[in-house]
Amino acid sequence: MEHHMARMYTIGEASELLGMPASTIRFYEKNGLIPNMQRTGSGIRLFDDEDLEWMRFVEHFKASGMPIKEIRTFIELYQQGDSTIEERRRIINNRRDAVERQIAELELARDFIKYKCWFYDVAAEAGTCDVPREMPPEKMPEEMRRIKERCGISSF
Amino acid sequence: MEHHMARMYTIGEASELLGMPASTIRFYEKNGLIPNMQRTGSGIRLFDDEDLEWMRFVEHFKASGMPIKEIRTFIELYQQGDSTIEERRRIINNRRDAVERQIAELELARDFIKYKCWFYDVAAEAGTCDVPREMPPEKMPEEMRRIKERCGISSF
DNA sequence: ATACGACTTAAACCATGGTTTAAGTCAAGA
DNA sequence: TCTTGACTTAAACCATGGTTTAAGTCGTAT
Repeated sequence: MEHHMARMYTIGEASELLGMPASTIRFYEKNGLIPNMQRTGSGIRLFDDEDLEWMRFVEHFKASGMPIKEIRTFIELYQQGDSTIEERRRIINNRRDAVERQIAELELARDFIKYKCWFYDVAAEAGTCDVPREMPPEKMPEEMRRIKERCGISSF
Repeated sequence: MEHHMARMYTIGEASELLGMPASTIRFYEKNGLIPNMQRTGSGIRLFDDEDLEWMRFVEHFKASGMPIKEIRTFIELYQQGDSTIEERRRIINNRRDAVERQIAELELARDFIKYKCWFYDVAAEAGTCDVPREMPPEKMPEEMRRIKERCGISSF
């Protein structure tokens, strides 16, 4: 059975593996997003596989729109152990709600944009915006009628 | 038949009607998001209903994550008339793709967060994170197993 | 007449999330 | 030994999207 030596990585290697500039990694560490970072005697950061896993984990939080301060708070609570479970749970539940609001808002915006896509497809075909602009609802595709109604799209 | 006088609004009234600080409205105008703004002789902005409609329209673009510069570009093209239809169509199609990527990314993040919600529900119940952390996949809810697999969630 | 509140401007300020720069240290190879 | 490249730091810089401030102008009500 092969024994994987616990390799350590410099910031350049970590940057490569994570697909993220080294400056960003330094910025994250400075802001408390990478706890317990090891260093060589001369001060060079050493990342192990666990650090890389940790950073991928942080990336998930970032993808959810969580601000850096809140991620740091969460990490600090995590380091304090099981006594902070309830507080971490609140943070995560709030984040879930925030993400769901964001998604709902983006879905509305997507519909608006889809209407505009249709509008410009028709306009490009006709050579003028007057054609889609003045099209009576009953000649529009069902979906566009629905969106126009819901988003209160005016004549622009 | 009642004849609606074409009322004009001050920035304070527009702010109230749009639910947006007056400073933001000034900022938008300065950045070319509100074309052809009327003024009184003494320089006070006058908004008509069409301006308000226009601003609601701009809000839809903003909700889609479109940067202010790109909205301004779009508006400038709009003002040039039908000769810019193709260019506007490209902008809108790019925006649709961008919004769809954003939604997909957020949906992934939402799944990660949902997993964490479940994790902390179990941890809170048990009083320790060890319970969800060491739970074998076959004891997890089907959805959580799937998410953990897909998001490559480690032991944190 | 004058005080008040709402408006005007340019410019400074702020928060977020990084990126870039300048100056220096270190280890390894020629 | 000397050069080279990768690393270090603090601090400055940048972009985005506004908000706040300071100083001043209007129109109206008392």
